[in-house]
Amino acid sequence: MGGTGGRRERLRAETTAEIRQVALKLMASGGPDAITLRAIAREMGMTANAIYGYFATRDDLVTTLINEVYAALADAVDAAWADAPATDPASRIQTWARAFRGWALANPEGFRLIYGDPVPGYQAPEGGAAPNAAYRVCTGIAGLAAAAWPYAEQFYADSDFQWSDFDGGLLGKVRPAYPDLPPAGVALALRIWGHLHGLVSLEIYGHLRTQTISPDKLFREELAHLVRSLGIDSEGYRPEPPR
Amino acid sequence: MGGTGGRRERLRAETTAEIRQVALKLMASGGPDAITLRAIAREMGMTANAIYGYFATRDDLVTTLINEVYAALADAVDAAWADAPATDPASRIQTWARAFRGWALANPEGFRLIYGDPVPGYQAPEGGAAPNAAYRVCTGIAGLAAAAWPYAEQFYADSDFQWSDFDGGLLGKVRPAYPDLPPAGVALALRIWGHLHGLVSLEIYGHLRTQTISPDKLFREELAHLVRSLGIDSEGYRPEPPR
DNA sequence: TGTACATCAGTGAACGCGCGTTCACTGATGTAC
DNA sequence: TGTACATCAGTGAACGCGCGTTCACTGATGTAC
Repeated sequence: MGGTGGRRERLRAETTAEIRQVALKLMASGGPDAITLRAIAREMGMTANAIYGYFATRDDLVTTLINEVYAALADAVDAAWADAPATDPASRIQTWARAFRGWALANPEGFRLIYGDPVPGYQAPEGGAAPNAAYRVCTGIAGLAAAAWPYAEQFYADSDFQWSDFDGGLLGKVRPAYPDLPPAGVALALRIWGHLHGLVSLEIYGHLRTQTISPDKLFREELAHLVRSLGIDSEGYRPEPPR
Repeated sequence: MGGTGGRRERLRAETTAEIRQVALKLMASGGPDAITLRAIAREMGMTANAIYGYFATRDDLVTTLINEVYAALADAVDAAWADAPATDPASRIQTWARAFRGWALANPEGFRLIYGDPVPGYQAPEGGAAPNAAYRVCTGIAGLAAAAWPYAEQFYADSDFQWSDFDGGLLGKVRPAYPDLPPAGVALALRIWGHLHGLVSLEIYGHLRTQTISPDKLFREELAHLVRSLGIDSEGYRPEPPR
């Protein structure tokens, strides 16, 4: 630690940040395929091999990017979760879902990076590229299901889900956070996720664009019907669950 | 037309078919990225440039493949449509949806080719790569919505969809086939599509695998709830729509 | 039936491209005495 | 304050790779008389 107070380390951190930032910009304009060491270096005015001073390999860089992007998504939906009143499950679901779609529309290439085809030749590290952010998003969705569960439970009388159906995945993580959510509630969480993911990914990949000019209206309608099908009034929510 | 009865043309057709077949095999084992002229030629024991005798360019070949794969999907769901009794909308929806998922699971790379990121550098022709098959699948989904509409209509009282929301897309194609389906019914069709696409694409891209070991059960549950939310009994259907 | 010509599928070599990665190096920045 | 040394970010050239595409060609297959 010299008199300049770790100047080298600061420069190093700045360059690392710039590499990540340039990579994200390239991805935003050219898709995940555009993330190449050479393109990043070209954009930064340096040589490609200089990047090896900051990332051991291209896949390392991509893993870092996925983490960063996924964390941004998690931040966005977590903020929406906090924004909606805890006592109003319909509002929670709709706010969260709109934040999810909003983030995806604002970061379509990020959405592709997380949920679509990986970058050609990319090999994710074991445990997944972004286990932390994935856990946060999963927990968020489980929270939506937990909020809706008191209302929706009545429709799940003949559901035959067991905890064993979720072995190894969400199970161990979600049970402590939402102890009152039964297996059928976890299934509900996955169903909600499917509804959101379906419309959003159709829209991101351009399949909705050829069908309707009002994807926003369609999404709002979907949410209204989703909430209704969970036994929650879409207008005013019911302050007390039935029975 | 010589004495051998167009032998050259037959050979030509056979080689063309073999190229397509080998390309599909490569895609099935290595993903859409694996479709390269050189890889196909290698597999066939010929040189890469020989393929130019059959396809003007790589994108031409990819377009042909997308058409073929999409047509196979359309065949699968059309067959399911014909298999279910026309008088039972719940069965129609569930049979169709299971065929959709079944085809996707049997042809995951095909699903990616149609609905996911395009092959790197691929430029689709204007009008889309497979307008015909896309139209058939769209019509199928519209048919599901039309079958459910008499039951579901009651939930769409305050829906504000207009025909103008669907300008340029499904609109012109679907109206003649299902004259009784209003704009809100088309919105329902897109919502149904979203439900199916969401769970199936999560599964195909491996995001469901880390959550549940019973995606099949989850999909069946989703269908049961979908059908219920449309006002159709999931056990026995109602032979007459309400009111 | 036999010969001269046209067709055309496929070859082999080459082009230019961008990629990830390695290697020996230079030269500025920081550190120790 | 000045000098000798260590650190280390970045360079420049090169590697081998696979890709789409072009070009002049060969040689077998079919056709016309």
